[in-house]
Formats: sequence, C-alpha cells, structure tokens
Amino acid sequence: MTTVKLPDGSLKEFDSKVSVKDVAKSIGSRLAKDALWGEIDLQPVELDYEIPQGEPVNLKIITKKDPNALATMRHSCAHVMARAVMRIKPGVQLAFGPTIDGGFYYDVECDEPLTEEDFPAIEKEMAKIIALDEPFERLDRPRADAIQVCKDLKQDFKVEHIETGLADDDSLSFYQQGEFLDLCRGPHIPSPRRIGAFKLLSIAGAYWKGDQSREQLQRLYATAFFTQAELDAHLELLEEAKKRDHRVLGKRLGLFHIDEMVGQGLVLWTPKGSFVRQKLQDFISEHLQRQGYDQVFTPHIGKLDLYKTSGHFPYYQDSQYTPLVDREYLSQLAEEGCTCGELSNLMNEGEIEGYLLKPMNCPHHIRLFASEQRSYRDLPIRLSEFGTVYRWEQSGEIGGLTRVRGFTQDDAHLFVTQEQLGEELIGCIELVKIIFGAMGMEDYTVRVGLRDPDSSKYVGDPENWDLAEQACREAAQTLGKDFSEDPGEAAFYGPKIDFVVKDCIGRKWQLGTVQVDYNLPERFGLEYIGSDNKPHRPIMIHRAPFGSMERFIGVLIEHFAGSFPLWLAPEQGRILTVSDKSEEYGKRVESQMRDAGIRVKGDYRSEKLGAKIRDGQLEMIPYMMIVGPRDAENGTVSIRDRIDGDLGAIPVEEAIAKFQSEVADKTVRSKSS
RNA sequence: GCUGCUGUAGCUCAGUGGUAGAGCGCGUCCUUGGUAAGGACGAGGUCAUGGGUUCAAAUCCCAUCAGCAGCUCCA
Repeated sequence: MTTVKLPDGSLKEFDSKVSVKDVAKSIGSRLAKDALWGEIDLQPVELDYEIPQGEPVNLKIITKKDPNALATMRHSCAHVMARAVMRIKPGVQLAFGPTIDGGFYYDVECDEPLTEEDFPAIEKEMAKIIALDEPFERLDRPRADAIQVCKDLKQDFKVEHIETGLADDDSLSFYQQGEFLDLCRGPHIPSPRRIGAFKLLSIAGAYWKGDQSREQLQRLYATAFFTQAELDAHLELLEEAKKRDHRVLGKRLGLFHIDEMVGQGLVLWTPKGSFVRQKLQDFISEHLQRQGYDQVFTPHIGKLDLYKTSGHFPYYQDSQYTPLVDREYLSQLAEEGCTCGELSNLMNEGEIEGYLLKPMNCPHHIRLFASEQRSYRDLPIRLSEFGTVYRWEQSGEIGGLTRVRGFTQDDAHLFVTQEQLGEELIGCIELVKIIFGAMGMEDYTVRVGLRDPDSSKYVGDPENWDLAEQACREAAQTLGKDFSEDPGEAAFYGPKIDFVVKDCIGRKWQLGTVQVDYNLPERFGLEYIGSDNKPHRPIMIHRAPFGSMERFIGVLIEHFAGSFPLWLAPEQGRILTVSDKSEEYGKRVESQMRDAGIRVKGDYRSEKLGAKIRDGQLEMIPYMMIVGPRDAENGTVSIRDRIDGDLGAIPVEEAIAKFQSEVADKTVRSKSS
C-alpha cells in the first residue's frame, strides 16, 4: 500500500508500487504531461522515483507553472556552471550564486581573470556535466564540520560566510554532484536532465558581500530555461529591449547629444529634444499654476557660506564639482605662500571662500522665503523652478540621460505649517498622478521611505517624525495603488515618497520624489508669525514630480519606444509628394497646416513614395500626408498613420481638426487606436 | 571610484604586423514613380589621444580620455 498526501491535504492510496509519474497520471493526463519532477517531504525526486510504501508521504508534483520551478532549475544550473569553471580554472574561489530575475549568476575569484572568450569552453564543460546526469545530493553537517569541510575545500569565502553570515545556524547543508561540493541551502532539481537550455550572458565585477572595501570578484551572469525555444524567445526579448534603449533612439531620432569635448554626463539638447523638453515643462507649469505655485528663477551658483549653513559643504564635497575659489581670497592665499596641498586641506575643512555650482535648489529658495517677513496667512508658500543642478557623480555611474552630472529638476519647495502638511503632500501626489496618467505610465512603484528606529543618523524631534511619516502614508494612499514602506530609506532630514520605474533592461530609476524636511528650516532659522503673534518654524516639502527632466525624458523615450504622442512629437506630420508635379500643392498644404499650429515638414525629394514613407516611419513621424495629383484636384491629403497605416484621403481642414483634437486631448496611442 | 570589454567614414560595423574596407547616410545627375528601400557616378578616415616595441603598427605593449555591462554610490 502506498499513500501520498498532496499539497491540498487530500490523501491518495495505491494498492501497488507507484512512481511519481503514476501519481500525476492518476490526477490528470495534463498534469502527467506537464510534470517536471516531484518533491517528497521537500526533497526533489525524479518522475520515475518509486514512492516508498507504508507511511503516507507528502508529495508535490512540480510543473513549469510552479513559481519556484524555474528558479530551482536555474540554481542547479548555477552549480553546474561553477563546477565547469572549477574544472577549467583550478583554484577558483566560490562566493554566492543565487538566481535573479531572468537568470542566475555565480561570483567567483580566479587567479587569472575569466573573460568572455572562456564562455564557449565553460558552456561545453557544462554540457558535459549535464550529460553525465549525476544527481544533486544533499548533505547536512553540524556547524563545526561544515567549517572544516569548506576549509578542506579551500573555500575561504564559504568559511567566512558560515562564521559570520550564518553564525546562528547549528547545522548547514551542502549539495554534492560528482566531485563538486558546495555549501547551499537548496533545493535543487533531482537531476541535471531538467536543465533544458542555458547560456552564459556576461561577466562583470562585484564586491564580496557588496562591500567596496572587500575583494572584488567576477560575477558570471547566465540564464537557463526548460526549453531551447524559451531561451531563444528570452534572448530575442533582450535584443528587442535594446532597440528601445533611449541612448540608441536618442541618437537615431536626434533628440540629444553628449559630447566628449563638453564633458561626461553633460547633456546637449538638440532642437528636437529641446522641443520635447519644453513641451513637458509647459505641461507641468500649467498644472503648477492651477495648484497655486509661484515660479521663480535663481542662479546656478551660490556662496560657499550658503552651503555651509545648509550643511552640504564640505560634508558632501565628493559629490560636488570643485568650488570656484574666490579670486581675492585665492591671491591672498598665494601671497601667504599657500601650497596646493594646503588649499586642498582648507577645502576639506570647509575653510575656504568662494562659490559652489549648486548641487540642489533648496538653499536658494529658502533664502527667497527668508527675504520677507512671513505671516501664517501667507502659508503655504510654494516656490517652483526648473532648476539646473550639478553633481559630481562617480564616472562609472554616468550614462545616457538617466544618470548625468548636470540636470534640471522640476523642483519646488513648499513652506507649510504642521496643520497644512498632510493636505500639501496630497497635492504633490496629485501632481505626480496627473503626470504619470498623461503619459500612460502605469508601471511604476511607490516607496514610502521611513526612518530606521535603530539608527541615529536622523535629525529632528521623533514626535514630528511620527506625524510626518503618518502624513506620507496617508498621502501615498490617495494614489489608489500599492506602496511599500521602507524603514531606513528616509532622508536624514525627513520621510519621503519616491516613484520608481524600470528602464528597457530592467534597471530601476527613481523619478518623482516628495520629501518632508524639518532640518533645513531649522538650520536657516526660518520663521513665520502665527495667529498667536509669535514666531513659528515652517516645515519644508521638497518635491519634483518628474525628478529631473533628463532622467524623465530618458525613461519616456523608452516608454514610448521613440513614438511620442502627437502633442509631444517634435514633427507631428510630414507632407510627402508623390512626384515633383505636386510640389506646389504640397507647399500650400504645408503652410496651411503650419498656420493652424501643426508642426509639419515637407519631403519634396525626387524619391519614390515608398522610400519617403519608409523614412517617415523610421523617424517615428505620427502622420504622413501624401499629396498627389488626385489630392491637388480634390483639396485633400491622403493620411498615413504611423500606427494604423493608410487612412485614405480627407479634406485638409478635416485633417487639421483631427490633429488639433488629438493634441488637445493629449491622446496616448499604442499599437492600435 | 572598482572589475571586465570596447573605441576604424556622419551612423552600424568588417579588417589581427606589410598601400584603409562594406552597407546605410551625404552630394551631383538620370528617373516623375499613390503607401516601408529606383539607378549611376562621386566626396568623405592622422584607424580616440599620447607614448613605446618593430625595418614596418589600425593591428602588439603602457598610459590617458570616452563608451558599454555589472558592482559600489546617489545628500
């Protein structure tokens, strides 16, 4: 008698000996077909494994649909990869080898570094190991033995990990496959036969335990699927995603340029890119005006004293451009025989005079607030500015539009009373909602950053923190979207709400942010006169719904795959003449459209129509207006839609009205309208 | 900043020690064609920069700058 207990608690009894596959068959033919392997008391077993008779056993039949099935297989594949590397490069030290979204990696340390040229050899060795079909066997060892095992294997990282990271574990598990033995929590697939198709993807540096001061290892990225077809589809997807990369599209569509001679991370906006940016600024300005914001302008530099007061200098010097040292002060130092080293020391101590390229806009706005006496009747005061800031980002971090050294925040600072805080936060969230909604961006996550109760890095009164954190939670709730609460993610001066999106290759970027600040009003001694005729301290809210124009547009290019909605498109329509005979009519339509406020250009080259259309499609022109003798005769244009193709001939006035209404509605169109 | 890879025509890339290549784009001419590439000819390169090795370097070595992937960082 064989008795199995299934995950839903039901019992199944069999008179004779049965295999896992037999059980699956008894449940359903579909399940039998989809079954990959079984799990008996959490131990993976092959489908032909004969279930022991007697006592009931817990059996789970694993299929592709099981959320952990793919990850388990990939992790086993990571072991195979590590084993292959060790065979090829003796003396390899292994670190961690987890699964990640889309694949897995293994961190290793080799005497002589691995390169992509080693990939074919590693893949070949992996194929050999899989063909051997040796099972992954679990071994449990008491702590002391486990350390000795790792020492015998000369795996120093594993020894360290048991001694520190796994200090509380009394017993540790290993998995063995052939000569390969690795400290591992498991689980694994019953045999490597389940690894359908795999591929090594890339190699990169990574620090041991993510610590910059520790050893730098080599991280081998790879992926695996149950079938070759799935792997191919995945690789295809990666290729497709690359074509949407804003750096590729930005170049192809001529939206921006980053010039070596100008400087790393400094964006030059072309006329087309500038147009998009300006449209976005106009859009947000309109909503700011509706929400009662006041627009201000402030300079790009400020005295070092300003930043000494704000606390940003000299403490965050590493992420700022070098200060512009005051001319008189510099010559005075020179007369005193100050050396470069001494100047550098003065800088580190903040003991110099001069100006700083502004790394943020808040101090300027704060000084505007402080420039007049404020009454509680004036509050809230909302100062907004498309303020350009400069930060000395690490060179390895810079790239495209998403991480740059000079960028323009759609910034604003709100000076509010404690009572106004909640409502103003909701107003900020509302703005973010409007923007994301207008762009059709649904795929973003919301993160409420709270203080870590165990940390001392936070400034201000804990009671105020509680109030502000609660206000942030309540504001985030008005989004009608799930959000995470992350203790320790708050700024040192207050809690915040961040909006995060992913780029075309899955990297996460923070766009909009709303932050509560008790610190700067304190440091600058800001006050307003309350109804009690006594001075009170306002609270500040920093907020930027786009985050920065650069990063937002970078993400937006990828979101639209370069096809901007009509209201944002630099060139909304293009007149294509069928032949030179229609040039005059084409030019007449062109100027008629332009007079109506439509951004059009004419393609009057003596190319064939097909070639002009192809060019227009590749340039992502929303509408092409084909004009030939028939159109000239009837006063029409034959519209070709970027998405839906040929729409037939319509009168010019009708086309204008169609475009105008699509612009007015800020319609976001996807594959089909 | 760190590790690895890369840098050749406006763009995408081939060229691995012996006279610099292709496709696209660009220019001129021919062609006047109704919904994704018509044809011919032509111009265009200190092979990122600076050193070194060599009879000889785009090619090998070193440094610098820049780009890419990842790590670290992002007040």
